[in-house]
Amino acid sequence: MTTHSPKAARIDPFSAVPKYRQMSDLLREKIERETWKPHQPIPPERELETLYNVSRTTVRQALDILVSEGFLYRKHGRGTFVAPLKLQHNLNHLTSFTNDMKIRGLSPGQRILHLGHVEAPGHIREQLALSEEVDEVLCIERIRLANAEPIGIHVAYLPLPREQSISEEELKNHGSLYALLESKFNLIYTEADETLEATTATEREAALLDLREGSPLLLIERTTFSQEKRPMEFVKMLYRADRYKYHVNIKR
Amino acid sequence: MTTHSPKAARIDPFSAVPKYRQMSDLLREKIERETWKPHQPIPPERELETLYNVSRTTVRQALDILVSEGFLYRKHGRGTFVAPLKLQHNLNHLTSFTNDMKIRGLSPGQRILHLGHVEAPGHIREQLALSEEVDEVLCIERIRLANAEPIGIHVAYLPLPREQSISEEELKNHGSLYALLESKFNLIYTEADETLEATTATEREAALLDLREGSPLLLIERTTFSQEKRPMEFVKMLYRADRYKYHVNIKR
DNA sequence: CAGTGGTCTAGACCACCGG
DNA sequence: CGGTGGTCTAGACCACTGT
Repeated sequence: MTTHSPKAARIDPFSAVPKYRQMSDLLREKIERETWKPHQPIPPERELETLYNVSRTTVRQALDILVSEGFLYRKHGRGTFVAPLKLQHNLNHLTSFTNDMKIRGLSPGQRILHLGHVEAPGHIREQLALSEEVDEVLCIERIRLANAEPIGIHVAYLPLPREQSISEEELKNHGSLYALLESKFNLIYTEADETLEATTATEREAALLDLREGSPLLLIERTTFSQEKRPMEFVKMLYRADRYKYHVNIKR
Repeated sequence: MTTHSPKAARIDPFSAVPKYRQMSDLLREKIERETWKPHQPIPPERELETLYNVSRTTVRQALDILVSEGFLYRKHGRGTFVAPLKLQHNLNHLTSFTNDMKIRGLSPGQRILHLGHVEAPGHIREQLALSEEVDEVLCIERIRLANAEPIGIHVAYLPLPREQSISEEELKNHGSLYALLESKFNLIYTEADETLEATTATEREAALLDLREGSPLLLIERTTFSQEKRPMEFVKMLYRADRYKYHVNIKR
């Protein structure tokens, strides 16, 4: 026997992982294992303070995370309660196609149709906020595959000069364009604006996606932003309606 | 002359509005008026502490808000910087159709096709997490109008018993269903899961939306959650692709 | 009223970055 | 190295809820 604290005193004060993160992980586990049941109040903050041997600030930091993730909800003057578990949790982060497919349990793939610099069309210049001098952008057109079957067409435009380009080899080896941009140029995405609409397949699109002309397609246009909130990519994505649905969680 | 502090000391310590909220509002204004220019570093936290006469905790609380809203970005060891302004800011909250249309500068309207209790189909029972005993739900089918022209069809299912129902009159007078639910039942929405896909119009849908059969439609299925994270509504929304686009901002 | 979450203070030390 | 944001403490008082 070392200690005999009532239940939990498992926070390592010397760990590189911050205490509030350790604590939110521990509490999330209790919720996911249903040690704490839905709509049940969790111990008050001042009790968690002594249970985990941290300050109230740290307790609140940990709880804030779980509230924003939807695991807990608070009622002022009443307490903090366990939110009922949802089946599909947290399919809500910006991610690459490669990762998106893995989450869905599908095997991602691609066929590169085009890779090279092109003159930027007007509306793309706008989305990428290009300055006057720049007139060429890198364009990458790919068929996207899920379990080796075509699921969509991606056309991406990147504001990279000719000197800083990407080869087909590099793209094939990385799979995810975002992973390549991070390792090669230290370009890290943090956010994106997306516009979604329904459309129907043109003859060419139908041929590429193995569909009949006029079949429904989901069109997504995404502008991706780097850490400094600068546009780093504009992509036009066309998905087969029968093979791709888009999920999003929105808060008030 | 009353005081002669360098610039800003305009936080009212007696206000009912918390200091961190007052402070984030003041700073947001500086960014929107471009008093602080994009990518420029803002004063360090310890300086803001004395400038606004608050503690560092409060400074950080204010900055956290602006970071999450996308007005600022931080670089560890470097500083906190102004994010470039985006034209289309914050169209990202869960809201009613009525409010959605207003934001888009259109005049919302509706034609009620059906309002009454029905036996709940299986997949809707699931989405609403109905218990065994409940077998009827309130169903509301409406044509949605923008500037008096049909833009979509909404079919909503609400887990309300027959005794707690809604009349056509009430719905017409409130316009927004959510506003009515809040005022009548104290049901407040906080979150929703949405699934989007492309489809084509059936004969009936085409007739209702004044389209040709086979025209592209954006199909959105939404499950709305109350404060306690209980499902309070399931809606199937079908929008004319030529009149409705969906915008979303996602973070990593 | 007692108990809960919400706000706030004045400090401290750590981790990271650039010169 | 000095300056920045990141984490953390031990308090305090306020606002809201139920009994």
